Amino acid sequence: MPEQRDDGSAAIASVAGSASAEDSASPANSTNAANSALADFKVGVDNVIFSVDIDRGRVLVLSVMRDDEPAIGQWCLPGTLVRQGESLEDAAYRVLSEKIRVSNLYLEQLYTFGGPDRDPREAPDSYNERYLSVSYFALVRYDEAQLIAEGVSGIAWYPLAGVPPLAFDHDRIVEYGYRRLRNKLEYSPVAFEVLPDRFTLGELFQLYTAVLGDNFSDYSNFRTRVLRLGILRDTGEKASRGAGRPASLYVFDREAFAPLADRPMVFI
Amino acid sequence: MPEQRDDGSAAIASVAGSASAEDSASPANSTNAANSALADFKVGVDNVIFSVDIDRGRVLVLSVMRDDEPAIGQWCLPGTLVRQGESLEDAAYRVLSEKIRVSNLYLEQLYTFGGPDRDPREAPDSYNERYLSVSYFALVRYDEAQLIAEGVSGIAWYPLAGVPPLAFDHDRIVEYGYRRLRNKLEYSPVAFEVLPDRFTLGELFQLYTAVLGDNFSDYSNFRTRVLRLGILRDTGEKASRGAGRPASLYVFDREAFAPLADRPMVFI
DNA sequence: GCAAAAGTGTTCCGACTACACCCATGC
DNA sequence: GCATGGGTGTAGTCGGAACACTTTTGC
Repeated sequence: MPEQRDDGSAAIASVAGSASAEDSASPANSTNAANSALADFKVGVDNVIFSVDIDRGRVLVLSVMRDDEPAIGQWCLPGTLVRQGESLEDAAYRVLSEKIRVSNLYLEQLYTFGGPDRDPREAPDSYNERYLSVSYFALVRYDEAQLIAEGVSGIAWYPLAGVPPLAFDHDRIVEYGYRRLRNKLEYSPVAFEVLPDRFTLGELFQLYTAVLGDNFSDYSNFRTRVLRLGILRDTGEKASRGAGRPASLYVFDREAFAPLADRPMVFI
Repeated sequence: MPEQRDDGSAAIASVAGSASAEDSASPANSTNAANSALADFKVGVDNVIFSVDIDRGRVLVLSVMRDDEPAIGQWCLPGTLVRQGESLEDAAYRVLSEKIRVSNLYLEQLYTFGGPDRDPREAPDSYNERYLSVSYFALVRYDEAQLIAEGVSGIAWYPLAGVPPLAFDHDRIVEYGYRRLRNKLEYSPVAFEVLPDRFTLGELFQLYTAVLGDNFSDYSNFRTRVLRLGILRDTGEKASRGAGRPASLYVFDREAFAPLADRPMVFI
């Protein structure tokens, strides 16, 4: 991550080398005698799914209600355990498609939380199995996203500021995902994944404002900056919403963006 | 990441929602009937360990020779499998301390590779167990790092351009890690983790040049920019290396940097 | 006409670029 | 002295910040 900027979670530490090279390389051989000490894992995938309600200027997070132990009745992020033969990303897409119907989305891996004790079932007196969570970050179009109500509608969009306390370590995942969302907006064209194909510069600006805060830039300066990038094409069509001058509808020009894909495009 | 920027690995896709909510929340209940389909994992930790040889202007990657099946005799990144009760980060530190003695290092999680078929032992006729790799990114001081020669010295620093083909998917990990390294340099003070406590601006510049390429900036402009940040303190001491005027020794001022920790500091 | 939203232009200023130039040391 | 590397300064330029101003719509 690139990034740009940062993508969190770092550590500075001291290591006093104590050589003991019994299970050196990666991954260790499964016929190794030290195997008895190895942890067995189930691997879960948890998705932070964001969308942006442009009109109300809010970032939304998809939460679901747990209907099973542990943490039954608590809100959490949609997740699942990885099945045999299934890649992590496949699992992430599967969870998504169980909760929501969208035609376009942006998905990328976020972080892996794997310490012991993050799941109550890891208690020593319980099954001797660890649960590891690979979190994914997703961005969907708010107006296109149809939630799939399951059971007694235990699924909802929460505005970022009002997300209830979530089970497990899912609060951290949301926080981490939001940081990634802000960074992504600043140096990548993710915004165009959550806007309609044809959009006004006002909508683009409101999207940025909703995510980055409404003092990140002046509208007219934002305008000139983003147009100077040359990655938007004016369709000539106009969109009128109530009073005010009708706005031009733009489309994101993927070809024009390609050469810039490496690193520039610093908004804000 | 920018991590500024970016930190790779993204995907755009379409999902046609097909509701099947049998194992909804995260992680699924272990008493669930669908459990038979869940994959069992061993979790490995693989470290890309970088250091910078300032004098020769090269970025180095630590590689080890595998001395066990599979892929015996091939170079790869130092890694290990996670043990019972051990956190991912603990495992990463353990591998490091088995290979190298350092007094300071920077370590952060990089990416999790978890598709099926990334390890030959995952063949269906083999143990029905998946191997997942959580990669970590580390930066150590080249001059302080003492390699712990194990067996017939199957451990070596390779200049980034000359790393031999590595086993598993470790080439990808190196590539991904190098991207992270470049991003980190641009917007975070990692550089000071791999420099001696007292260093000259010339050394700092050479470090940046080694990683980012020698046309990233003019020396004198780099100088003024980095000094303007106000995060370096001139100790008054001088360092002389052969001919030329002796250079001032600086120290990184952590307190002065703290308020900037959020995001500025864009070098390059 | 007036309010509301889109779109244009202008001025100021800080930061980055590309140099030229001075300083201190080893030989 | 001269080569080598450290350190300072300056002119040009580009881009962002702030804000005034014009244009086009609905009512």
